[in-house]
Amino acid sequence: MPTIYDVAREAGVSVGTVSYVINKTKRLRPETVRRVEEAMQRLSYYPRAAAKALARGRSNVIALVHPINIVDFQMFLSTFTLAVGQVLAETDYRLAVMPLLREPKADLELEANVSARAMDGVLLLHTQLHDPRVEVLRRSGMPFVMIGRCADNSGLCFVDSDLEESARVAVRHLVELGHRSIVLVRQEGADSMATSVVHRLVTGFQEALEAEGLSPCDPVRAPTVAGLVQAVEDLLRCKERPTAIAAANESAVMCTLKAASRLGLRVPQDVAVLGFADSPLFPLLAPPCTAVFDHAAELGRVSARMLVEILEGREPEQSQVLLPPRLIARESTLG
Amino acid sequence: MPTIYDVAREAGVSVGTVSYVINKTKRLRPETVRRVEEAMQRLSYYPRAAAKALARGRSNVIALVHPINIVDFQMFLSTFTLAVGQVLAETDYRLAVMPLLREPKADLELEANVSARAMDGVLLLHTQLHDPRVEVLRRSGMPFVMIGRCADNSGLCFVDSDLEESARVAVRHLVELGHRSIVLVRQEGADSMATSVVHRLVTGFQEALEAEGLSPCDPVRAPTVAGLVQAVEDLLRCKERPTAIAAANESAVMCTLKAASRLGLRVPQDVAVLGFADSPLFPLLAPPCTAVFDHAAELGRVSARMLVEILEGREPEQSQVLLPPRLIARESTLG
DNA sequence: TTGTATGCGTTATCAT
DNA sequence: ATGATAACGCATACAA
Repeated sequence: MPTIYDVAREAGVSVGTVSYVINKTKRLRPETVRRVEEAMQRLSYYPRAAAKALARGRSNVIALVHPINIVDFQMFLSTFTLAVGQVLAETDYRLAVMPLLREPKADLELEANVSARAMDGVLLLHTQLHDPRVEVLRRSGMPFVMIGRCADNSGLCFVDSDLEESARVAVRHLVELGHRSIVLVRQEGADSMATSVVHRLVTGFQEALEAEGLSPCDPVRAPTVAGLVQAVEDLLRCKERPTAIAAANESAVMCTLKAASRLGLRVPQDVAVLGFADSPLFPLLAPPCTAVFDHAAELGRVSARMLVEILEGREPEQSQVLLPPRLIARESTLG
Repeated sequence: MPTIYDVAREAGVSVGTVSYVINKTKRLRPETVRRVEEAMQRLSYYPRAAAKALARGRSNVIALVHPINIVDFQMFLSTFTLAVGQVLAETDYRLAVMPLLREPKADLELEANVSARAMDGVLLLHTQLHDPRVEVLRRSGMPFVMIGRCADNSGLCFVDSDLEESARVAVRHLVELGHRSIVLVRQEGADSMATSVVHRLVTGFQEALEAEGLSPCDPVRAPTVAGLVQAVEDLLRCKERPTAIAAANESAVMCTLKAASRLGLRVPQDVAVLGFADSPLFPLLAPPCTAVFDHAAELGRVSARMLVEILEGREPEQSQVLLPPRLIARESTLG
C-alpha cells in the first residue's frame, strides 16, 4: 500500500506538498498540483484513515447511539438513519452506529468509545428524561445532539418533535368532528415513561383534552400485542365507550382496528381511529388511517446538520429545535 | 487526555509494559499488572482508537454497505442491522454503516473508504447478480461477506436466504389447499431484477409452479403502491382470475388486500393471499396473513459471525450459507 | 516548498 | 523470565 512518501517521491516533491494538495490547505503552483495528482493516480494512493485521524486528532466519524429492544422503534430508526446518512454523504464524515445493550453495560461501552475518541460527535437517540448517557457525554466534552430531550436541557443541543403540539392537533381534529370522549392507547411497558417521547405525548394529550374542556382519562396500555388488543376490546365493550381512539404508534393502531373488527364495530362510524405515526401502511389499511406524525427523516436531517455545524466550529442557527407535527386526515376519522 | 506514557510514569513502568497489560500479550508479574491497572483507573485512561488503529494496521471497524432508496427494504435493514450489532457487541469490533447513493458515485465512495482502510471488513447487503461493488472489494483484498449472492460466487463468502425453497414452500402450501391458479405480485421497478433476491424469488416461483404441474404465469408488478393496487384489481377482475396470490413483500400484501376489499372479494374464500415477508403486522391484518419468510435477524447474525471469523484468521465452518424459509399459515389462506 | 517534529500505541529486540 | 528501549506506522502542520 503506497504512503504519502511514495507519492512525494513519485512526484518529486516533499510530503508536506502532497498533504497540501490533498487537503487544499495552501495555494500551490498549478503545475505542482498536477504532478502530485498524477502521481496519486498512478499509485492509486488513498490516505490511510487511521493515520489521518491520529495526526489531526479527529476521526471524522459521527456515531449514532441508540438503545436496542425498544418497542416500535425500528421503522423510525431506519428512516432516521437513512436521512442522517444522506446528510453525511455530502460531508466527509462517516457514520458509525452503536446499538447499546442494557444498562449499566451500555454506559460503560459508551464511555469506552467516547474516551477512546472513536468518534468526533454523537447523535443520541431515544433520550430519556434523566439519561446517564448524557452525563457520560457531557463529562467527556464530546459534542453531541440529542434527539428528544432531558428534564433539564440547559446548555444542551437537541432536536425534538413537538409532541404536545401533536397531541393538540390530534385532539382538535377529533373534537372538530364532534368527538367528546377520546382515549389514548399505547403499547409499552411501565419503564418507557422515562423516555421523554412517550412522556410528552401522554401528558400533552391530557393537557389537550383539558384545553378542549374534556375530562382527562387514563391511557390504555399493555406490553404485548395480544394484551393490547384485549385491553382495547375491554375498553370498547364498556357501556360508555369512547367515540374516538388515538393510538400512540403503528402497532397500537393495528391492535385497535383488530379489536374493533372483532367486536363488529365500524370505523369510523362506531369508533374513530387516529394514529401517531408516519407509517407507509396507513393509507393501505381498511379504512385508511388518519395520522399525526413527525417526520423521522426530518429529525435525522436537522440533527445531523446541527452536529456537523458544531464539529466544524460554526455556530448552528438554533441549538434547540422543535419540529411541528403534520396531520393527514383519512377515512378512519373522516368516514 | 492521558496517554500511555502518562500511565507508564504513574505506574513506574515502561510503556511497553502498559501495552502488554492492556492487550494481555505477555505474561507479567501480577504485582506489575495490578500497579498498571490502578494507574489506568486513576488517570481514567483509554487508549486512543486512532493510535491503536495506526499501530496495528487495523481499525476494528466492520462496515455495513447497503444501497438507499430500495423499496420495502427498511424493515429488513433495521432488523438485520440490530442483529449484527448484537453479535459485534460481543467482540471489540465497532459497526459503521455506509448507505451508498446512486452509481457511479457509490462505487467511488466505497473505493475511497476501502482504500483508506477505514474498515477491516465489509458486510455487503443487497448483492446484485453483477455487482460492481464486489469487484471493488475483491480488487482491494478487503475481506467481505455478501448477503445475497452474485451470478458467479466462486471464492466468495455469502449468506443468502433460500428463495427457491421459499417459492416451493409457498406454492406447495397453496396447492395442498387446492389452488391451481396462483399469481405472484410484487412492487418494484424494472431494474430490481438485477438483484439476486428478487430474481431468485421470481424464477424460483416459476419453477415451483412447473414442478407442481401448473402453468407458469407472468408476475404482476408495478413501481408504486397505487399502481400495484390497480394492477391487482385488474387481475382480480378477469374472468379467469387466480384463486391465490403470492405477494413478494409486505407492501404487496397490503396492496393485494386493498384490491380484494375494493372488489368485495373475501379472503381467503374468493382469493387466498400469502406474503413473502416477516412482518410484525401480518398477524394483525384482517384476516391475519400467511407468511413465508427468512429471518433478517438470522442473516445478520450468521453473516456477522462469519466475517468476524475471517477477520480473526479462523476458517469459518461454512463460507456459503443458505438459510431455509419458514411458513406460518394463518387465516388468509386457511380460512 | 521543504524539512521535521508531532500524535500515540505496538512490537521486535535487547538488557537485566 | 521480566521489563526497558526504540523503531515503526502515516499524515499533519509549523518553522524555516
